[in-house]
Amino acid sequence: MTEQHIATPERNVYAADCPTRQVLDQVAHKWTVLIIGILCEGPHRYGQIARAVEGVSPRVLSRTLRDLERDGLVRRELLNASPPAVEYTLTPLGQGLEEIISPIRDWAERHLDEIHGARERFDDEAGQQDRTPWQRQKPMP
Amino acid sequence: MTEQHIATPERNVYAADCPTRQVLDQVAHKWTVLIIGILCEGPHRYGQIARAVEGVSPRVLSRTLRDLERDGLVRRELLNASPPAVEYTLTPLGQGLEEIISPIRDWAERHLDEIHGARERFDDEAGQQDRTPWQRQKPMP
DNA sequence: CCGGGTACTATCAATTTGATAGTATGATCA
DNA sequence: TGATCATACTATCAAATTGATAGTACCCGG
Repeated sequence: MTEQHIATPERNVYAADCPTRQVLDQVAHKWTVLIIGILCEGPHRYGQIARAVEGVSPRVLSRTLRDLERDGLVRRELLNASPPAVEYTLTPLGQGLEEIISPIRDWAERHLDEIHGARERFDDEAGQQDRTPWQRQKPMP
Repeated sequence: MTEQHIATPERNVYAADCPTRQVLDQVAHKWTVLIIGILCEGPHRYGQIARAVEGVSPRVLSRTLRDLERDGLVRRELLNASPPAVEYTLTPLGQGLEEIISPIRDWAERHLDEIHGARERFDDEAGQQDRTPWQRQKPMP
């Protein structure tokens, strides 16, 4: 038992060595959010998650699940089925994430049109603006 | 004006081409969360953000801010100061993110000890477990 | 005993990130 | 009249991460 949380290293999330930030970096990750989202609907097998979360490669899925398991957010259980199967479940700790992850999804869905509108406007105006008034121009190659 | 949101392509965040997921990928990003967090405290100049968010490189900061601006979440304003200065401010749309981003920080802070405890336990048990009962062992190099 | 399904890992290329240095501009200072 | 400083970036290239794809060990049903 190491005694590394007797001195909490600066309660400042913006400091590079803040432990809170390590946790944050893990949770604020695109695949994490999607995978936790799926697991909120109940336990899933590896292949089920792979098919549900479109576009995730087995390498990244495996890695993300192991990281989540490491942090105590999901539990990995080996079922003794005919072809060996593995089931992933949210731990009680992981279930707490539902309340903070679903607002993200909801927000994204609610403001989708605003955001895509802004994007189009930005891209249209792109060529006309000079973002570097203190620099002449990027030199032509 | 393209008319691409008349047919909403599958209201399924888990589909690769879902527009909600594009937004999600942007918001659920470690630097985004930290930068928005800083901007929630008020307008900041580029250098202020760079110093506040420890460890972010100018390249990534610049890129992230431009992406946020593109999505209409922050506004970039050129101040006419002696050495030209730039101020970044949350738009009303971006301000809405405070309510969903601060819960993430709070959650991470609240469950920090649990998570780090789980991590230590996992790392300790690491060598002893056999995670692949359907495979013998990884071949020794 | 062949093919299919499971849950991954290995391998390598492609993309992204990070570290660092450079640049244009004007104010200030010597 | 330079020299220096400060700002807000961009350029460049190495390093880390990700992604695509193929392979593996196991068992079962045909």
